[in-house]
Amino acid sequence: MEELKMYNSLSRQKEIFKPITPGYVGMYVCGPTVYSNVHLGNCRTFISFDIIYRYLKYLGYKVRYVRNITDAGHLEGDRDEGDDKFSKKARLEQLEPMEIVQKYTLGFHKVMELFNTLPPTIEPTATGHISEQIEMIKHILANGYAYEVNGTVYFDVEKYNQEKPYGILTNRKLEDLLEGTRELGGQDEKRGRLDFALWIKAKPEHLMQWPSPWGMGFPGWHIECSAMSCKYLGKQFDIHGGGMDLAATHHTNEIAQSEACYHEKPVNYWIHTNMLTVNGARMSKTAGNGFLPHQLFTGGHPLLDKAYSPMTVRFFMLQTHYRSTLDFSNEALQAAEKGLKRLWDAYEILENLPAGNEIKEAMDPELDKRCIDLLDEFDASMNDDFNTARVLAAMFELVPVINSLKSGQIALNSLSTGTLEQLRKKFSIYLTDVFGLKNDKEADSGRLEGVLQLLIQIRKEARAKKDFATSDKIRNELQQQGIVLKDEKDGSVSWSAV
RNA sequence: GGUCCUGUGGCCGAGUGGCUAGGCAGAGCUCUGCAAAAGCUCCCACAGCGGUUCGAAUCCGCUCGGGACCUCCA
Repeated sequence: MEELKMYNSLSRQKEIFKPITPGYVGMYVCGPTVYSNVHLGNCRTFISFDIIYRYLKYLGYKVRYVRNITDAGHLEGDRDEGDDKFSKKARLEQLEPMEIVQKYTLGFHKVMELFNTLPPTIEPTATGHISEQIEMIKHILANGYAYEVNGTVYFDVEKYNQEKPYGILTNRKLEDLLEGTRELGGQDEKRGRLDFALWIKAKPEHLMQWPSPWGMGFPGWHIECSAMSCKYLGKQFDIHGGGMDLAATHHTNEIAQSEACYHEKPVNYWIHTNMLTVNGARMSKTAGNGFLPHQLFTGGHPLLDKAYSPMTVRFFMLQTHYRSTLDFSNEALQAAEKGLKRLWDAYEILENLPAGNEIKEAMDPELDKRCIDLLDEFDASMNDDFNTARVLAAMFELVPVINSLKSGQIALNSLSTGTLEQLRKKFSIYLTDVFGLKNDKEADSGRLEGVLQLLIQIRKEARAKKDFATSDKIRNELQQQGIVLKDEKDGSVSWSAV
């Protein structure tokens, strides 16, 4: 099989993936800040990495997947009088900071579950790793890349840059970065304009603060990921991911901290997912154009005509490559909903296909080969930087074949039994295991199935008597309930939920 | 201002220099008690202008448009 290639932000090109330890992958993904609800843009990133995680597992790798929960306070702005995000919100809502954290962590997990993402293997919290962060800061100080001013510790970017290129991840020179930075009035604590805080001195009113060698305070934003990734994945690990918006600042600083601490390149492959946009503009907390997952599932958003299921949204995201922006619109979602249904229908046909006789030789070798080629494209496309859109295109090309297999337009023995089996298996594995899609219909079946079979039977009897008034009534009323009946060619009746 | 990305048919979106992306919508036909599905066929796009090449949506240049990052944000 071809090798897996992934786009590395560090080199700005696709590279063949070689794990540090054969057979094992260490992957760290920057998780959510739990002081408010996650919006759909956040979800896109986590869904993208869920696919990557699933695919790595599909390839047989044993993956340690670490995704953090940021629950420690950060400065609001670039000023040290800025409030701790968590305590600020806590005061507004009269809650303890950890109550906020708990509330939104649970909400986040619920949403991730609805989207059917697999939980990471380790989900560490920043507040649970304060001592690790302090240790790391001590190390960086000892190595001479940081300095303390009045209880706050800053990272010395210019000093670091003398030895290692600071802007390596986003291909920027320090001079250019300095030029782009605005003048910070009243901020004379920092020696360099690009210097960032590793540890921040807390004011007495800060609710979240911890003792440290520099007095009471809390960690800077970037240090948690460096400390936790090192703890669970080592000083050097395979993949670090996150949204593209994190590359320039957060990830750049992570690299600098880790290098300054351990003198080792922390990450081999940096993977960045692109943004979700609304009317061409990035969805973000501050822009106020964020969709909450909940609004989507209920249709409760001014820009939406109707509700869309989590799986429709997941599928919608799969149709676009993870490094392209994805624009959110009603029409696109509707198209996704229909497309996904077409895929599920094909999936069901495959699952219910009769076994048939053992056929070694395909009666239609040309078609047989085409099917094999399309199936091979699944892995080939995924190996080419996780191109889910191209896998789906290949799947859709197989759908007419599958449908024809059912209707008899293509005889079962046109394909060899081996091909048929591979078709069934691969279609199913990709849909459910790799892409993580769940059949909504299967979820609410059970009792409903029994009731429907009764109605279908009554309708069948009516039709046999040419009592179309009754048969149409059953079908029409069911449709009102969102259930569509189909009279198949062989006289059977199937149903699907809209 | 700096660093980049991007501009594909009605809509969404893949795309390796030559070979069909795909989905949705639309049109026609077939099937069907009627539907719905499904099958078949059609709709042959690549911002503009130049250049490289036997050949470019794909490479290069310019022009115009859109966006991101440089400040908390997946």
